[in-house]
Amino acid sequence: MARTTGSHSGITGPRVRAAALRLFARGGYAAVSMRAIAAEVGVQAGALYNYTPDKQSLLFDLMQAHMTDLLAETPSNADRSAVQQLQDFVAFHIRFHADRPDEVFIAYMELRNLTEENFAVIERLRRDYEDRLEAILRAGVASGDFAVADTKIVTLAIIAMLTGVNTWYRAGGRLSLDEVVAQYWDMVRKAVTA
Amino acid sequence: MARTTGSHSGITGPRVRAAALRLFARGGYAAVSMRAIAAEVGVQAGALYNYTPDKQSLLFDLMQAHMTDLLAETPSNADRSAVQQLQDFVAFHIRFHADRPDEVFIAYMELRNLTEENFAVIERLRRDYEDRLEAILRAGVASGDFAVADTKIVTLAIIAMLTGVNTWYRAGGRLSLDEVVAQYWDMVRKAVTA
DNA sequence: TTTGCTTTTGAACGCTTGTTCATTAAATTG
DNA sequence: CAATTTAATGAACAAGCGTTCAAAAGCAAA
Repeated sequence: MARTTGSHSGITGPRVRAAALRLFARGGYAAVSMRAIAAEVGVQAGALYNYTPDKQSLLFDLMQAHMTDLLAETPSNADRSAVQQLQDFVAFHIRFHADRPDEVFIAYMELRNLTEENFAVIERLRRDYEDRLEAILRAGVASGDFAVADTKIVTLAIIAMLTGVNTWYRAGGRLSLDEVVAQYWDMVRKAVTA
Repeated sequence: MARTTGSHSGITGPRVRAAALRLFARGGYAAVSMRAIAAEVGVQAGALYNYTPDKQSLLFDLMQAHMTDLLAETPSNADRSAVQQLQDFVAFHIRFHADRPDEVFIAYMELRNLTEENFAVIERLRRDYEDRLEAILRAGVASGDFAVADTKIVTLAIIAMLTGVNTWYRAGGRLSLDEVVAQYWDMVRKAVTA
């Protein structure tokens, strides 16, 4: 056998990325073999190299796409008050991450499996995202709405807290996403307001 | 050559665990070979098996020791008020974790590389730790000092926030550990008080 | 100094790894 | 229908994996 019936680049390509995403999230980059990814797609290992130059690129592309999406969808409405912008940010972060548990898991766990150059790219995107939140906090401090001693620390603390939702939240669980968002917003609001 | 001069079980054993800890934290369990650990110790791979039955036990023992230490050192002074107990907990968590970055990293990143049975043991210890914090929050709610809608969520949110310190804190950096503790306690206190 | 114990070596085991490539067959184009 | 392009196979590569074990050698006790 060689080429199989129904095979098509436009179909197999996305399936390769989806399989890699799923398996990397479950087993970890280093523990997942190219043959395991190929088996998930229903193809031999050699065929993967029609869609990625190597395993490292597969990981990097997944992470970069995730971070780019994150930044593209981050709300930024300068007309709203700092408090409102912070509320928007909290709601967005929780919802965006809850929708993409595998991508989030990989983005946080597989950083050390990136090459130096690839790591630098992802790290930069991550900092860009943090800067969005810090800008909101700075604005709130300037307007007197927020009372925080160090905006950088509070930025990191809030993001860590919000991202932590992904370790336990499951759709259809005890709490709806609306309730989760409401409770976290309550904590964040109280933690930063004067 | 066979046995080398100066070789001694009481010395090599701890060095094996230290090397495994260091390398697992830097490269990840799956990406670190037994030969790499042996090289770090300055020994051949076969010699490691005098100190661990297999690679999996090496990982599990490190994680179990860490979690056991964590639970043993967690402050629990029922005489103090809920607010004081929470403050003690926040300070303890940040300091304990800041002292052991490698152990913490492994405990959070390598859970999926544990066998099913080993995972269950570690998971139980982790829940025991969370329960310590939740008990404090419950006491504070009962006494009227705290106003939180869901103690479980707040427990997880606080722990995620505090553990996040390890992603950026470095001894000798811009902020002293005292300052870090003070700022996080400020956030936690405001987030939970009525 | 000899004896027995402990520790390490170094080779070997079977298996898996990421990646390449000539070959083959399906899909597409003219 | 024929020619060409695209996509997949399956075998092969060298390298590395965790683990075992007989042999060798330093160490401690007598």
